[in-house]
Amino acid sequence: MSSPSTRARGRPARLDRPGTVETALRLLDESGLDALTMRRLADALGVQAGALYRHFATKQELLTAMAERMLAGVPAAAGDGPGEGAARDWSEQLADLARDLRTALLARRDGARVFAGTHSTGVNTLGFAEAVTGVLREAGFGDEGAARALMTVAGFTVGHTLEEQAAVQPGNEDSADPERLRRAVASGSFPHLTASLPTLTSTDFTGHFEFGLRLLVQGLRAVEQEQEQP
Amino acid sequence: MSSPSTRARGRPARLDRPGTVETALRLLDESGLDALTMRRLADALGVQAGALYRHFATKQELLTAMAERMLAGVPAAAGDGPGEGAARDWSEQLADLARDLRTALLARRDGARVFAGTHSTGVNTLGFAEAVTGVLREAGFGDEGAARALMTVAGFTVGHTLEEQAAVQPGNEDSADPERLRRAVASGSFPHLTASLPTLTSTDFTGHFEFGLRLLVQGLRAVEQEQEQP
DNA sequence: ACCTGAACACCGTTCAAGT
DNA sequence: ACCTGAACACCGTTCAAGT
Repeated sequence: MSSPSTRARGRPARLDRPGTVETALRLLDESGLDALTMRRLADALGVQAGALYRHFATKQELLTAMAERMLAGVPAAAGDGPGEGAARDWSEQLADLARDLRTALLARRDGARVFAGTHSTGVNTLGFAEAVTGVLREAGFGDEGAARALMTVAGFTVGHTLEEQAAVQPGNEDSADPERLRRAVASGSFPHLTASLPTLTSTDFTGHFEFGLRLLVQGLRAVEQEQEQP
Repeated sequence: MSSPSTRARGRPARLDRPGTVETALRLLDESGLDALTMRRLADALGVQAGALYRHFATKQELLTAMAERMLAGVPAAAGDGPGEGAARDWSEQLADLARDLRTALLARRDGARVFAGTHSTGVNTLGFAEAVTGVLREAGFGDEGAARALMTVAGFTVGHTLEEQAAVQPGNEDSADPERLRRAVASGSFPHLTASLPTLTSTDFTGHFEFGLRLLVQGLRAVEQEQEQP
């Protein structure tokens, strides 16, 4: 019973999952998602590309682990309780959770694209979902309403951040390009779009996000009574 | 002045943009986005891959043209007026526009993924945006509120349909996989998620979509007075 | 047990040359 | 003017062989 640890006697492994994910996230920040290839990651780790497949079955599995890692600390920040004052309103807690998710995705280059392309079932991701449904169920929403509200809020937040990062990054093959939009709107007959164009091309993404968030929270307030459990 | 048309005397071109986009959309339906390569598309058109670059500068430009084509008819369907009865409420018109967008994206395999990865400024896409902002501005919303509501509704609809198509397609490398989610939730301590799990793993996507849409519409109704122009 | 070396079956894109 | 042929510089993934 000399506790032979999880690694048998022999050369220590040069690769492990946490270290590989950390290096992958660093490469993501440096060069973006399109430049994150298994070969380049292997290079950065001083290893051959094939060696990565001993730790991740596919590139998709690596991306899922990266998405999960990006959410570290998000659920904890929201569960920090009411502090010294009174317990916060459910709508403020919900809005803060959405803000924390957006912040976590914005913290890494192409963070929303990585997250949107995966479906992590790790503790960070499930912890976030647990926190959101918890706030809503404890506020009186039913199981179904809480689940659907989670999906709506998460979908909105990821969708918004996807657009935000696409617009902000200058070299992202896509590029929202406000100039092209302006020319296209001017070249056709779109009176309503013309009037709203300054807002549509504005870079006040926090303002846009808060507007959508308020819509969702106010919408939830409006259906609160129907959702309440007697 | 014998109107020499846009094509000079010579062999007729074998490729043109509309035909190429149509074939690309057929391939998309048959094999999905991951299998839609420039080489396979060229094969289907009986041409070498390099020939495609005389009509589309990049694959991204082709995908943008495909996204634009997918929205054909969507703005027209919404602008069909009140018919014989009274004019419909702005909220019903807005909800119908969002439903039409979802339907158009669902009509093609990976439609939401194609649409989310592009930023078309063609008449179909701008026509849809014009219809949404038009409904809102004529209902009394300001230019800024109408623009932000458009972004929120479009972002929600695309985000929802992205998840819906990822869950529905069985061979899509990603796969939402309800079984894996069930196991992960059961293996940790997530009481609220456990309660909401039946809804989270349900395939009533229309129900989920209508819930989110109602939230947004009710939210807009709640902020209607602040947004109204005096 | 873990990694190397090398291959397999592809990609998007470019460009001289043909017609 | 439009397309072919062929190349360039890559991909993700697999797997026998080494240590």
